[in-house]
Amino acid sequence: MSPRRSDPATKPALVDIAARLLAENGPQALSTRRIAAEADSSTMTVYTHFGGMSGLVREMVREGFARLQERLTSVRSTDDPVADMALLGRAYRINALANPHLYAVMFGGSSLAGFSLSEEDRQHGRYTLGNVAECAERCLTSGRFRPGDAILVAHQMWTAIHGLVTLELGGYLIPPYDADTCVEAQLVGLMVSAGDDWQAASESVARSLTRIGEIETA
Amino acid sequence: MSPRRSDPATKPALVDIAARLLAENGPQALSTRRIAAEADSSTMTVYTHFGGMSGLVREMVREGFARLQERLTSVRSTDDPVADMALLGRAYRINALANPHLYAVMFGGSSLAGFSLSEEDRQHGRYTLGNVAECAERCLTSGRFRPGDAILVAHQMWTAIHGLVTLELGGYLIPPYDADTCVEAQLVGLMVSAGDDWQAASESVARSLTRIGEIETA
DNA sequence: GTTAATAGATATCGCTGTTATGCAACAATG
DNA sequence: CATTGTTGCATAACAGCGATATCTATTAAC
Repeated sequence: MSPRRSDPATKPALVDIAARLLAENGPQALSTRRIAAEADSSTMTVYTHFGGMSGLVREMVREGFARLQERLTSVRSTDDPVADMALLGRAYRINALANPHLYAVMFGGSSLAGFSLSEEDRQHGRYTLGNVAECAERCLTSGRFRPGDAILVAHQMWTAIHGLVTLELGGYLIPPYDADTCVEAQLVGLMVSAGDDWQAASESVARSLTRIGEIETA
Repeated sequence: MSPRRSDPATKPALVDIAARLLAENGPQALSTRRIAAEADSSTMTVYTHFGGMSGLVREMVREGFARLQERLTSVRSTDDPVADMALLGRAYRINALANPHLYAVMFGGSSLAGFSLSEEDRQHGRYTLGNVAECAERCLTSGRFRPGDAILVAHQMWTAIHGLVTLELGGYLIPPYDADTCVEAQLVGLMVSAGDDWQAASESVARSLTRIGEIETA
């Protein structure tokens, strides 16, 4: 009447193995046979637990967004919401640089391989913007930002930082400008475009740099 | 003493076939056997002409950047450099939407598959920014933009629009904001962050929308 | 203890990129 | 024009991939 139950610890263990293979040996190493070899089992484990390779990839995308969310929530709210926002941008970038392959799968993997993200997965991705939108709301109510829609502001922050990080990971940044310089300029520019004063934005961005320890350890 | 020469027209023909397969049937259709079947030849053609699948992909990346460059150069210079800049942004996005799979290979294909772009390929990508930097220079000399470095300004334009397009193609844009609304907001924000007046930027961005015909046919 | 249902192993299929082999076609040379 | 060296391309094969069918054995419920 009742079936055999599998070890509930094997599923996250498989995700861990897959994440490690992806981080250490690149996307080529993400094969059912290699994962099975690392887990001392057969290729069937991937199918019984995730229904296939794409299911495992989707689980890894969830894991990637969880790491991003964790990094973003490590930014504490202070009385300088613009500095908080700048630190959120830095946290986003640091998370991407810490998990480059995972980041590539999260945002660029849907079209190249056969992996199609479901609408629920995308919704998970959009939840990530919650932290940013909340901070944007504080920036708006504090009067630092021009009156407007918090979600739209958060969106602009996301797209700009995401684009910068994507090009940085792809090696498309133009010498002699290093990534750090571009990040500073991008952050200040974003705050100004949202309505903040130039000098105040520069100071807040500089202040966020002093709080880099909040997000580096997380 | 002298070898047999192949038809010089077969190489671009293969690139065309590959680009068509990619656009119509997605990345999965990019296989040596499928290409060979379309070209009425064997899988060896890919190796004799490109040295392998990655070589063909690199050639397609070059093709993708060529199309982007062609679209960007179709933007004519007027006495409103900010409107020209906004139209460059629209051209960038329209090119990406017209060639979504190719765009994905150009910027997201290096990490997921085994295709590694050489430094020369990346340099080709950076040349794309030449049009934008030129336009940024005109925005700076006209006094619309705050004094600064044209390349850095062009960089911020690129990263922001690239990020927006990437998220749009990935389906990560947040309802109820459609992509067009985000584009308008992003463009105006970019001009303001570069130093332009808010109202003047809004007018120039709106003016660029009336010139959309310059880039849609190209 | 019996039984039903599932986890996992094995083998296989169809597909992929890649390579070794062989042949045919061309360009240069005499 | 004949020879010859070089190369393009076809055929077949190999290693690897994801996916599946089949089978065994384990486990939870009765």
